[in-house]
Amino acid sequence: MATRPDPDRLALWRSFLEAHAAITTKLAAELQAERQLPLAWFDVLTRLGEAGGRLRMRELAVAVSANKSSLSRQVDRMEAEGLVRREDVADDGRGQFAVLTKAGRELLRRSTPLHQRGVQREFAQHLTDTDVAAMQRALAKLVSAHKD
Amino acid sequence: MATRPDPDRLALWRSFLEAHAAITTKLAAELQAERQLPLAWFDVLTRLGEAGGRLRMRELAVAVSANKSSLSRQVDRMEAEGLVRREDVADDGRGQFAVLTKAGRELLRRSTPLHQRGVQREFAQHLTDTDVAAMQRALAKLVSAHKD
DNA sequence: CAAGATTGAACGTTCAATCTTC
DNA sequence: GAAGATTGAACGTTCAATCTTG
Repeated sequence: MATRPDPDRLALWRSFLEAHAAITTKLAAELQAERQLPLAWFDVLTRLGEAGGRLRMRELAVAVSANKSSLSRQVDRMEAEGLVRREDVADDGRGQFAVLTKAGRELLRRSTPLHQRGVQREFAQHLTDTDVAAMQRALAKLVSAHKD
Repeated sequence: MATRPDPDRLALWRSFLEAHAAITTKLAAELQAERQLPLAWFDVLTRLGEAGGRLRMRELAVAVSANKSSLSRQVDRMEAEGLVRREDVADDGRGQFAVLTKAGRELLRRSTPLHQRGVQREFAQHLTDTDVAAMQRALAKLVSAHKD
C-alpha cells in the first residue's frame, strides 16, 4: 500500500475541492438572493423536514456536519426568526429537540424546488448516467470509510 | 432537459457533500495537530510554492477559493508569523504580491508529505484506478462548467 | 470611473469551560 | 464521571465603504 497518493489521485482531490467550492458558492448565493436563506439554514430545515419535524440537537449537528456550539447558535438565530423552536425531550432531561415551526415548514416548502433546480443546473445536468453510477460507487466507499 | 435532478443525482450530491466534510475535517485536524498549521494556511503556502514563491493577492484569492478580504486578513496573520511577506508590484502601483519567506518555504516543505499521506489515507487509497478515471472525467466536466 | 487591495463593523465559528442530568 | 447542550471570549469571515492607482 502506497503511503502517498500518485499524481492522478492528488489532482483528483484538487478537482474535488474545486468543484465543491464552485458549486456550493453558487447554490448558497441563489438561496440567499431568492429566499434570503443561508444555505446552512436551508440544510437544517431540510434535515428536520426529513426527520418528520424534529431532531435532537446532537443528531442535527451530525446531520448537517456542524460543530455543536455553532449549531446551537444557529438554532438560536433561526428560533429568533420563528423558523424552529426548541422542546424538551420527555425521557431525557438533558436533551433538547429542534422542531420545525409552521413558518419553517413553509419556507422549506418554498425553497426546496429552487434549491433542487440549482443542484440540477450546477451539478446533476453535467453528469451522464454512467458518471452518476461511477461516482456513487466511489463516494459510497469514501463515505463508508469515514463512518468509523 | 430536466429542471430538477432525479433521486439518484440528488443522493449523489449529498454523498459528495458528506465525503467532502468528513475528509476535509480530518485533513485539517491532522495539519493543526502535527504542524500547528490551519489547512487554509497550508493551502496558501502550497499555491505560492507552485507559483514559484509569489502571487498577486487577487490571483491567490482565486487559487484558494477565498473571499478577497478574508485572504487579505489571512495574509496579515501569516505575515505576522513570518511565513509570507507582501511586496509591491513593480509595474502596477495598485498591486501587491504575497511572497513566501524562507520560514514559509520550510514549513511547506515539512508539511507537504504529512498532508499527502493524509490525502492518501482519507481519500486516494479508497479508490481503484477505474474510480479515479471515472471521477476525473466527471469532475472535469463540473469544473469546466464553472470556469465561465 | 474601474480594478486591486485593505479596513470597520457586524456577524458567524470555535475552543474550553460550565451547567444539568444520567 | 460521562453525555447533552449552552455560553464567554477569542478568533475568523463577510459586506460595504474606502483608498489608491490605472
